[in-house]
Amino acid sequence: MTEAHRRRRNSGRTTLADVARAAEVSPITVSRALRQERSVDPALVERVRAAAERLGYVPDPAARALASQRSTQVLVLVPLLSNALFVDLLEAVHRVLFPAGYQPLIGVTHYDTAEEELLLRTYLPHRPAGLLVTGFDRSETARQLITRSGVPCVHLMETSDAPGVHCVGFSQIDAGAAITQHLLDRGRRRIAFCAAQLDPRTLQRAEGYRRCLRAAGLYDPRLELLSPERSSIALGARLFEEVLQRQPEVDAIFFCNDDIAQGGLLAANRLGVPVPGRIAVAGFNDLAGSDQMVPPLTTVRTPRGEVGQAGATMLLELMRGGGAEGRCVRLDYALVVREST
Amino acid sequence: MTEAHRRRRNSGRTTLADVARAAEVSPITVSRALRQERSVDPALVERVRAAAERLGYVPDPAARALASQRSTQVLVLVPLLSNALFVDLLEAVHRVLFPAGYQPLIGVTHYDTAEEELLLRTYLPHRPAGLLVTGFDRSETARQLITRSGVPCVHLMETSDAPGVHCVGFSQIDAGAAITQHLLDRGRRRIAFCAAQLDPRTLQRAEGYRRCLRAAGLYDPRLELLSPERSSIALGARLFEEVLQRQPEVDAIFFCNDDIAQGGLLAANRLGVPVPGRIAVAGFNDLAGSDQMVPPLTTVRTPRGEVGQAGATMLLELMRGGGAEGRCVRLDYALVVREST
DNA sequence: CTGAAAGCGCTTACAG
DNA sequence: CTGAAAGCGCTTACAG
Repeated sequence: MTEAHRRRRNSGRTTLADVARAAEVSPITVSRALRQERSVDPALVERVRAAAERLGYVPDPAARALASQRSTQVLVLVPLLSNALFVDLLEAVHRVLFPAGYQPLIGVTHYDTAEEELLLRTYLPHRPAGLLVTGFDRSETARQLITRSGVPCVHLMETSDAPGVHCVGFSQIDAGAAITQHLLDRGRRRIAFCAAQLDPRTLQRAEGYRRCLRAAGLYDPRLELLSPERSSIALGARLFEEVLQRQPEVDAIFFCNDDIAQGGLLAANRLGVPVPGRIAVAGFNDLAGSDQMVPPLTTVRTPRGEVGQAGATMLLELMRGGGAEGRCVRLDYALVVREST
Repeated sequence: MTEAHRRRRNSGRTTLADVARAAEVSPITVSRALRQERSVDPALVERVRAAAERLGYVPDPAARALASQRSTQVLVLVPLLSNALFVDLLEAVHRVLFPAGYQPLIGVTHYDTAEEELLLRTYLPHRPAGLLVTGFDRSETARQLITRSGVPCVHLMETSDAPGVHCVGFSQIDAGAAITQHLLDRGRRRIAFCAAQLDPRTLQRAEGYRRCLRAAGLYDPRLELLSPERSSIALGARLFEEVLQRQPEVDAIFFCNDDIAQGGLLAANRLGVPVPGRIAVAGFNDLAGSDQMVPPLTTVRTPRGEVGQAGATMLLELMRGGGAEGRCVRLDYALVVREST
């Protein structure tokens, strides 16, 4: 007895065994009852629940993860937290996953494939129950880490036809083409494209811009201003000035994101350039504040909340063992026409 | 033998035992060597490391957490991700914690004490190695959950003199008074205060505003416009119009946060109200875009990055068993005077 | 400095 | 439907 006591570590925590003793059943029955495994007598379930409640029992996630080889955390990888787009996405994901008993674990890649790889290396050993990643652009190693881990994975924000792939997104190309077409419809002919960051989705929007202008016979590569710098309001202001200086005959600008578009609009205010009189300005994503600009910014409302919600819901299904075939959901975006075009 | 095999679960993972076999030492020696516990022969450490490397061994965090009663995750609770302030804070925290072997686990409370409580209830059983929380305003239950968990905790963004408390922040009251004083120094006499959210830190800034104006004999409660709504550019625009309408003789506005200040500035642009000619506008936090407004916004640069860095560093020390006495670090803010005042 | 034993708190795999 | 045994992969607590 003394021996036994001396060996004991005892964390002080109320355990499954405590509940079992209180409910007068075996530990495994408590385990099953609490996990809602049917095949437990309803009466026993009730007894177990009451005992657990009374003792304030909370399962130990570490023990659970070790025994079952799976935690209840879901790794969510996004490029940036400073882009409101991804904050909206994360909020939606949380609203679906958390009440379902899963905890989102946010990882920020900073648009850096090496960082993404490091995050995967760090978190995959934690045996997350699921994985939510942004887009398809990653290192081959990262791809393999994901595949070999066997963790269910849903890709967000882009779509793909590749077999076995799960994704929820929308066509960045079509959306980019749509806003460009809107500018054409407004009678604009010298339409510039200003972009920052140059991540895959930005480049897809560029592709939409090009296709649309080529179809109209109005594509001119000199009207593209692509900066690898991080997107920001300040950068938008600089790009606006640069375009006007280099291409004085430009009559519209499609900014790849609302933050640089807002910067462009503010630069126009500062320089006294009439918008849309002298030049039309359009953005992308419909971020906070775009409706308050002077003039209010025309943009594309992207369904990031819906992407997060549908993506998390799809993952939920996968984690529960369903839909192994691969499936891609394509959502709709919407043109938001305001006074800047 | 058959018996033994039938019982085996075998996750396929390379384990400590595998490394021990390869290095021809006992598992416990591998454990100690890999955790850099000194008291292991350097030669053995080398052998173990080589074997671990060769086998691609990665420790299982769940097993580790179960055995040691402590994970390597650090729970970080912030009110909102849509306020750039907290994104900067989180980035700084990550930069300190991650390389030190800890993984930040972000929880968003939405300024809701009940949500914070739920997050603590959910994550504390995971036995985080440390806890980083925003401010001191929380439910008594939340406070007890934290204390009873025994998890080291550092409070961010505010300061306190309470004994045993660890915190890193700055004086919101002083900062609020400083920007108000700046407006007085500019010759303004009818200075309004516009606020949203009304969280504790916002109210502390209000307190600074009041103290400063009372000292000057210029305090007038009718010049305070406090909205419980979430802070946003659109709300700022509305507050701006409302103040001008209700108090036509106002000659300056101190907005409690840059986003509503930006909204106020945009409203001034739209309405053709000269800033600072007719009215001066000041913000708080120096968020992205404030320097691009027309005119550029005068504001207070708050040291959130430094708060995150110093807070995480302090927590690191606590997690390693140091500094149990309680300690508060007070950081500096800086007035950023631009053309709006 | 090194190791054999026990334990952390669950779930899986077998049996009945 | 229920349970006794074993195991998940580590670290703690003792010994030497």
